[in-house]
Amino acid sequence: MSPRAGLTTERLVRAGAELADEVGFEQVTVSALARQFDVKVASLYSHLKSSQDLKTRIALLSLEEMADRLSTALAGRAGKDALAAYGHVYRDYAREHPGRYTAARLTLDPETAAASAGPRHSQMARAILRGYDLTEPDETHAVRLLGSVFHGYISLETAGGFSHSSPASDETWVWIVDHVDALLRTPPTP
Amino acid sequence: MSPRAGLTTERLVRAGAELADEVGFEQVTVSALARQFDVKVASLYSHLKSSQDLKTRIALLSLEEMADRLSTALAGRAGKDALAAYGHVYRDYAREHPGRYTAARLTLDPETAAASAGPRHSQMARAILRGYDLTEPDETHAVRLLGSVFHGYISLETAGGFSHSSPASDETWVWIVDHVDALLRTPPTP
DNA sequence: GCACATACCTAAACCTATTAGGCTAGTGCG
DNA sequence: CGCACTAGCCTAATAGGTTTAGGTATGTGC
Repeated sequence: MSPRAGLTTERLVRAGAELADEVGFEQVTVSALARQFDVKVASLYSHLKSSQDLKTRIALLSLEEMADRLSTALAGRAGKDALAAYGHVYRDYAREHPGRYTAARLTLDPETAAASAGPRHSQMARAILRGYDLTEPDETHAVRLLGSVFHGYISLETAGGFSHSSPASDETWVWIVDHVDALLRTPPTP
Repeated sequence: MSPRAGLTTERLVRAGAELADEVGFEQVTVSALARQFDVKVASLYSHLKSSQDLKTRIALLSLEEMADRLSTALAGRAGKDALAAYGHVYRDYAREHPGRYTAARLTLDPETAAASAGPRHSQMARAILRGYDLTEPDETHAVRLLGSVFHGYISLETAGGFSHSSPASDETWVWIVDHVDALLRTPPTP
């Protein structure tokens, strides 16, 4: 029984992220985390400001991880290839880490959001769109479209919305990427 | 002090929905509801099975309300006009009733989902798409696309994702409806 | 005007969150 | 080496939320 369990904010947040993936982000609780480390709940409050703080940190971690994957996946790709890779990163991440993915959709206060990896996400979306011939404000509209379709699709798919009907979800995904690619090549609004 | 407060499941669910819109769906709690009716918490358990039950019922109510609005809005419309109306109903409902809209996105167990107004939503999406020349499986893909874009957009917008940059969110909305309409007119995949 | 079902209550057990203050094990300095 | 100090974890306590069991009283219907 070592009286020092070696808690750090870092380790707590990582454990919280894993817990989120296992039992769902909603079930991530300071108490559950304390149980995992075999430590009393109050002990976590030296490392975390609050339950909300824990959740926010998990969100930030997830955003970082996704941004890192995005930047790897996008290296050397352009056009439709890049578009597909971009969407694939999100979908894959959500499958592998459903709890983290949910966490990443937390609404952060403006300062926190600005300091997060969120802006990197949009930057990368913009980078992809540079492969299409869009001029402002179309490019911004398109960034928002990508966010909407991909996040919307993944959240419906995760909720099981497409699981009990044919065609398979994978086919719809490909269909959507194809058509969004085509959409981005249509001439700007008249 | 009438010893009978006149509680019914119906009234509790409606009050819960209003509470959700005021303070957020996450904050809807059996206790808060009891407070509103000036009644002890345990009293609600004759009318509600559990906290989860309350939330599910709010979700079902919201799905019904949206489906009703959809069917009104779609009457007499077709093509792009119908498409725009369809999206508008969701966006408007989410603005007016943010708590209910969030509730509606709860994942329901399969039987509950099947008995909900959810299927009416998809039926109406299909009805709109009949105005475009799609053949299966494209129509199903398109139903899923509509769900993804609209729900995705609304959830990003609600989270404040578009509020601090130009162009205004409204413009993007119009742009997206335009382009999705165009997308649905492009010839099927080869 | 009585019997009964119903609607609401009290009481209690159990969870989570959060704060205040205590004990002790390592750290660093003389 | 040993002392003082600062972390790091603990106990204790408060405040809410959920849920169940069992009581009391109210209004309905015979």
